[in-house]
Amino acid sequence: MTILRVALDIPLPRLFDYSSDDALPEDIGRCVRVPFGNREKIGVIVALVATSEQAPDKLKLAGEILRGLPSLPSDWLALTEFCSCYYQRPLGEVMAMALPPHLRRGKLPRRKAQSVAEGKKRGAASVELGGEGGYPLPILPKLLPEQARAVTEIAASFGRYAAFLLHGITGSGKTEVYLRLIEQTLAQGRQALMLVPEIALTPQLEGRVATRFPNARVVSAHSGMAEAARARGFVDALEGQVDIVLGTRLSVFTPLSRLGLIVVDEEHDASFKQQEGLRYSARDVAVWRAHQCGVPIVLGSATPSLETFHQARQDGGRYRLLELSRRAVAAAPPVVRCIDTRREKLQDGMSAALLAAIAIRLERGEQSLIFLNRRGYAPVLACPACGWISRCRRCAANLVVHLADRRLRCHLCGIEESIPKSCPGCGNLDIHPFGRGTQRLEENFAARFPAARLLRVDRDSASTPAKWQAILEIIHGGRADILIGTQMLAKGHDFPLLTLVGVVGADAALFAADFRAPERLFSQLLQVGGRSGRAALPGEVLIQTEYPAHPLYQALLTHDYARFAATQLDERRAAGFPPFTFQALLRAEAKHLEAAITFLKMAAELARTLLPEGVSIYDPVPMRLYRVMALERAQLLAESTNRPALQVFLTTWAEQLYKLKTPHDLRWHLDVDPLEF
DNA sequence: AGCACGCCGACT
DNA sequence: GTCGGCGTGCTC
Repeated sequence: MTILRVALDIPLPRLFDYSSDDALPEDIGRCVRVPFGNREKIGVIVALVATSEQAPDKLKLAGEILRGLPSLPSDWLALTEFCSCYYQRPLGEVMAMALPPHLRRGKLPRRKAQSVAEGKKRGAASVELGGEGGYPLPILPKLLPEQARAVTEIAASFGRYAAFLLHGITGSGKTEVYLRLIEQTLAQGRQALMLVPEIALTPQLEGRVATRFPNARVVSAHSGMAEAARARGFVDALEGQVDIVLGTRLSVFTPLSRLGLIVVDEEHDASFKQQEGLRYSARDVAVWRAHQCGVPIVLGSATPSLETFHQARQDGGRYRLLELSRRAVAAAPPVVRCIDTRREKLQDGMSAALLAAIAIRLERGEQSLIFLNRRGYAPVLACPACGWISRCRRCAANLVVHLADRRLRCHLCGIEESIPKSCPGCGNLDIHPFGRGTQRLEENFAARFPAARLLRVDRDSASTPAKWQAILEIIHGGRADILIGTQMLAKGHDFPLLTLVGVVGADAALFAADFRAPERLFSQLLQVGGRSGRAALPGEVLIQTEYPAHPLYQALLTHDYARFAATQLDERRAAGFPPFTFQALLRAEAKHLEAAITFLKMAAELARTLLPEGVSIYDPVPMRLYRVMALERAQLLAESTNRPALQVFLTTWAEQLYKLKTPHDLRWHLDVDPLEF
């Protein structure tokens, strides 16, 4: 008789012990059916033990051990264990999230019928992989010296842990560096894991990887995938039947028996951080995993996160900095200028200089892009007589005017209503949309440039992959003159006819309460600016601002990320913000704010009784968006300059928090290394 | 999280 | 009389 220690998907911070008469040591990592309450669950065996803290008569007999399913390897168990501890979530929950739903339910994905061609491929992949050039590729782009140096330096670390920040300006050929490294990884008979942000761009990269490595077995993993395919890829990767895994944050949990290299592209991207459930950062987990497996990891970005940049800049820093400062493609960086709007009377929010620049592009038959990161017609509908404004019933937010379908819509909870004919407050007929969104900009442009072909690109106009595809085709086919878009347009995608980018309404982010807002703005503007000026046509970026002297814009004019990062880091250091401190947030939500605050006050008191040296606790405060979907939310910040000390505190704190009696409508969670406040 | 048990209001 | 509302307590 042995005792199985089983991780179950139950929101309780413990494992569950069962007795078993047939368990073997090699069953660790296997799924097992167990009785739980009056139902049955499937869990993962994480240990075999001789004694349990549970009374022997309370132990139930485990059910079937699913030996038909592949066993989860010990390094995968260690990876999920780390996440469970670091992010303060039950191990069973972490595993449930990391496993494809099929496997979680005990289903073995069907093996793909293996064609003769595939069989041959497989043979080729394992036999012909001797040394460089194992993959016959007719034309490889020639590497610039900086690229070649990056490849050499990183490749010198194959077989051991080393972290690199590949800081490369737009068009400097970061992807080519990744591909060369992946090529060498495969040539050594090892696997590569490449993480990319959650954007519609993944298929393009998949295509590029597939053409580059026709003999490699590539598996992609993202949320939009069919469950069966995801499960198949997971099992194939686990069994070593896969050479390259390419995917969004979730794929950091793909088991890889021969892992040789990890790449995180656009490492600064916020989509690497999961914002619900297990609030993990796939980038940070990837670094841990590289260390665990003893392999190099490459973090690539044109605008690295300040956390990463700081690590790479420190003397004796943890990451090595590799710079790609030259463009690999034959195009000059765009000319960036600020338009000072303080002295000018704007026409529909547009300066004369920007309108003139657009007119010139229209004459030349080139494209312009106006970047306004606010969708809808106007952010609010208001009554000038009584002060009524369109507010959401369920959220602490305004209903946005969508004139295209004559609706008021909440961008937080999605609730909709029709636009009232008169003020619901006082009956006044003269109510107005205030402010400007992409729809209104589109309307203004239609009036001002009646001959121009306008194309609005935001989540409303590109709501499905098919619509998004159609929009891209219009842009590439040159069948639009003026693009009006949100950040959707900022990422990836070359627009060869685009020579002008106008930025409108960006100033708000300069003074946002969130200390990360400038970092995001800089990254966004650099990216959106990078859309202009490809191939033979030089690009121009015009930023409308009331603060043309602001250091953020000044750094942007000279494309000087390092300068921007240095000033930001100075500010962060002075203010005691990350990366100079480590943070964790305890958030609570309930029907009424008071309940959330009361809980957090209790939690804070509890914290003060066990607070170690160097960790501090702040007072509970309502969140900025204190109500979302009829739930009111507050949060409490814990902070330390010492990450291990914070970790130890969080672990003991969380243990106590689980024991607190809470009202039934109250939910709480810890967010370790939060991105948003 | 589920799913039991348990104690109070309007129904065939 | 009971069907069912959701308060609270437990899961190895």
